[in-house]
Amino acid sequence: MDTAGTNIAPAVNGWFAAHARDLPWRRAGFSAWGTLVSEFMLQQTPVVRVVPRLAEWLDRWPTPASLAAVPPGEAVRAWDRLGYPRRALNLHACAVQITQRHGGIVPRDVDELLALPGVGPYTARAVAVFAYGDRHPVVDTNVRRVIARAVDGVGEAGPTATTRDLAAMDALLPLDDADARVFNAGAMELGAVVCTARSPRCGECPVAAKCAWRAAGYPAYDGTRAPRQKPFEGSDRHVRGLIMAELRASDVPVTIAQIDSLWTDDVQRSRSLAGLVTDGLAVVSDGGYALP
DNA sequence: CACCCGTGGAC
DNA sequence: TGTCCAAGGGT
Repeated sequence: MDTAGTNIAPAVNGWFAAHARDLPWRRAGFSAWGTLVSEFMLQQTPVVRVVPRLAEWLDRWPTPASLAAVPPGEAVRAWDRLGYPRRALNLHACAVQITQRHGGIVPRDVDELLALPGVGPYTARAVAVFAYGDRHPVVDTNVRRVIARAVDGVGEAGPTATTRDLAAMDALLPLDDADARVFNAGAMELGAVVCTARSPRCGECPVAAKCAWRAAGYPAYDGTRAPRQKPFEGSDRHVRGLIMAELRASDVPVTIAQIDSLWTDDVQRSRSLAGLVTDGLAVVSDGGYALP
């Protein structure tokens, strides 16, 4: 009999073949550019909010060159309320680099992908695997949780440790490229819809019989946790969000008076606005502020 | 490694 | 009702 948590790929892949959600980026013929765009949008934004925005985006900018041809502010505006607008800026910068340095083709090599702005360990491998079919471990928050539970026998994954996380997934990865690709997608899907952070649906889990956490009786997690998220209300992120919403909504430069009306605390408002300028999300224009 | 970066929905 | 969570990445 197998050790708990080992060789879970066949069960995961079998389950995925029967239960995978019908998502746009899983359509046959979905482009590498579409994959890159979708992965950017999925960085900390739920699938249900990404799907409609992704369709609009790819309809408007079906290639890197088409996005590279417009000002970055257009990308930020189209990003709308997906959150973390610097992702839109980075995606536009990706489009420029891909157009100028890669002949308009999204790179396939992981190191070349990692060199693109806003592309980290997850996104680089997700593109190489899902768009090009190469064999790499793809580790996101879902995969980390599945491995923590099924393999390590603990309820939560704890803080990210990229090198260790990649090695852990690599150890589970089937040797065949196509099987590895399915397993990457399947482990992610399993974490997203069955092995969820709260109230996991173990009765529907294809790995339940091999799950080390289940076998141990679901012990409460006592390890180190990821740092708590600070309250959003009244935070700089809140103020930045208010300012960005104002910039997105306006076709002309937003006046200082308009920005001043958004938040009463002068120090925090000024700090937030300066941060947006530093980040390239806002530029001075005709004495006011506008998208870049 | 700790902290920062938006936004909205679920419990 | 406040906390947690979401296909992360940059500094």
